[in-house]
Amino acid sequence: MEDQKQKLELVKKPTVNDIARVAGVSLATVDRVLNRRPGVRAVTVQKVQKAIDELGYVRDTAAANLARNRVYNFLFVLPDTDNEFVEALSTQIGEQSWDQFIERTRMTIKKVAPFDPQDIVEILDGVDGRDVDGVAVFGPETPSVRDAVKRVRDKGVPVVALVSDLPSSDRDHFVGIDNVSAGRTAAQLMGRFVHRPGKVLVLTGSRLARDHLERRQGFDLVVAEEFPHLEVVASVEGRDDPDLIYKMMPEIFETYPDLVGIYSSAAGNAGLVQFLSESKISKGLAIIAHELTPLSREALCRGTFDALISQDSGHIVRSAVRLLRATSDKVPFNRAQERIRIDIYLKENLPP
Amino acid sequence: MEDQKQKLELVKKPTVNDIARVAGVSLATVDRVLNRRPGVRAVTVQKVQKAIDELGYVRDTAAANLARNRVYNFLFVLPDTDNEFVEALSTQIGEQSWDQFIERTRMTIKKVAPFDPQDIVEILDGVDGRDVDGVAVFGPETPSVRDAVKRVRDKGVPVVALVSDLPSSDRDHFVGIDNVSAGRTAAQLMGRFVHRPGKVLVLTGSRLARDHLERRQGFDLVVAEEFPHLEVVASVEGRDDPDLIYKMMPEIFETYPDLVGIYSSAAGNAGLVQFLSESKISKGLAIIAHELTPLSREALCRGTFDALISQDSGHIVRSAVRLLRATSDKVPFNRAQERIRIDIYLKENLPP
DNA sequence: TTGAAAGCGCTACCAC
DNA sequence: GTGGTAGCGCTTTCAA
Repeated sequence: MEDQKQKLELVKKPTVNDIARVAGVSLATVDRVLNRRPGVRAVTVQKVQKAIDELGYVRDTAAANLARNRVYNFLFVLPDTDNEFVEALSTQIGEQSWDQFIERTRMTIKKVAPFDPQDIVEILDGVDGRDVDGVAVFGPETPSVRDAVKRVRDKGVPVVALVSDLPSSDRDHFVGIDNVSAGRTAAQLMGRFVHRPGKVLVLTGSRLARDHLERRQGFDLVVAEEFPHLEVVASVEGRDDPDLIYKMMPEIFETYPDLVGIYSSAAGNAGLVQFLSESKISKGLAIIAHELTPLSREALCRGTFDALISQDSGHIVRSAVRLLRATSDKVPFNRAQERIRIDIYLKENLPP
Repeated sequence: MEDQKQKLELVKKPTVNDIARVAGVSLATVDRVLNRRPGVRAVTVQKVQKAIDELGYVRDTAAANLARNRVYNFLFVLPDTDNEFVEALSTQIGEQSWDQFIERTRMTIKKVAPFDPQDIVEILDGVDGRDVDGVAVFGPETPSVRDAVKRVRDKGVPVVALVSDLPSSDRDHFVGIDNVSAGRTAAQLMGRFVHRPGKVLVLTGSRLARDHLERRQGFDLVVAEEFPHLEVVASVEGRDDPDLIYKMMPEIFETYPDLVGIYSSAAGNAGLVQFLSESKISKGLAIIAHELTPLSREALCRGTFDALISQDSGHIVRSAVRLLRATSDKVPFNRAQERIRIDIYLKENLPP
């Protein structure tokens, strides 16, 4: 930090030429040391390294990429569902592909059967380190997926986990929100929005999905801690399937006539919205769902949903790309910029 | 869009050499046309332009910047207050300066007397187009400021308005949130959080600050529309001054004994927090304030504040820089990425 | 009005 | 092991 400050005063940054001059070697040798290539005597490496440190050299990535004509090829592995959030991710990848193309990076999407670890494993094992420079995976944290991710990384290909973390796999980075906190946030809103005592339902997706589990966990914690007037009943697993959810709703309301709130912590909101718009049950029921999508936005504006917990899909994609590039180039990245926020949306603060 | 899609299939992007070859001219001429420099016959321009269009050429900014050894010098004009949000902006500028330095951009801060248009005008009029490539201004929208901004732009120097918009000045961009929506958001939260009927106070900063006015406006609108149990009383102007605010509070509570909520729409929260922690009045009082800072964060965690409306200072600085660079280079930018969100923070979704 | 050539910071290939 | 040199895409003298 001190060194950096100092450097800012400098008129010019040192270049490879400066290093060569100071170390008394050729450009080629400097380059070899810089890129940790073999074929340089230890003493020479020392000399060069000394010059690098003294000068406070920082590689000009743009120039390097230009010289080597570098192109980054990144693979996005996404579940093949018509879930609106996954679609938003795909759309973002599509929309950003031109901007990224200009910045020397190509993005490819591969869709895999949802909730099917085997399919992901196959894709992952098919990754060729020669034509893929990084992989972003959105999938369940099963032992087989975990091992497949490890295998990809062993090939030297960086991997980031998207939306749902895969910590046990040693992925290079996680790009998404802290889902326990997201659940806690939903609970706080629920507790504040609902005045009368009653039961609250958590609609979840799959037991395999780490993100869903974490949300439920955070939700329960805060309701228990802060809102004694609410009681969270057993989760209902909707498998992110609108039809299934739609069909399950009547029975749920029969079982819990005193329902005062629903936390839809996964996808498949279309089923919920449809049911609510048909039956007039929703009166006085607080509903908090996840992800800003055209459907949920509409529901929020109509007052069917009361709040949305969301994560910015555009930011997620940009962040995944930046992290993959930084990892691939072994350069540092800006933590604060890569942090995905837990967005809260009310109808008042929707983006235009 | 169609063209771009097509381009993505291509193996390589066309370069200046391709244009030169296709147009049958030299590199130098291509460059002259590309950069709209004089000294090229109209017919030649046509030829080159045709080749550019045909090939779908897009300039490689990195290579261009390398060749011309471009450095961007940006000036940030900020009010000289100890207001925590302004400090956050300064801190961000400091923290990002190394990253930006690496990317060929230097940031300078100039502090001006707060709420004093004349001081800003002087700084702005002192801007020399030869050593400043862009200006980011956080200031009041007065006629003199507006005219000074116009003068800067007339010199060919891009200007972005920071946090508080200066639409009448024709600034190139506004980097900040929609403050009417921010006020609406605060009102929605207030209405949902407060159950019993009563009065709500809006603590504002200055009548000159466009952002404060807009927030108040949005707040009033939503309370009137949706929450008949609340009554917004006349604004109190705290001039972003903690001491002043602290001193005013007792009288306010005397005047409105049935206060149920406070919307602190400007700065100076320290005074409010101090008063509340000393008197035990705050019980059952909903308080919504602006900007996530160490102080407000602490107040939120302790339960003194109930929610925060915020804008990400890191994002604001990065966005200002990107917009200034894009404007300066006359290249397009990504709207979605530059949109500053209206963040809502509860104690549950605070960043680590 | 136009073009040839050098050079930005870095990499890579081919000699020695 | 090491160095010379061409070249990435673009800009910028300097001559013609």
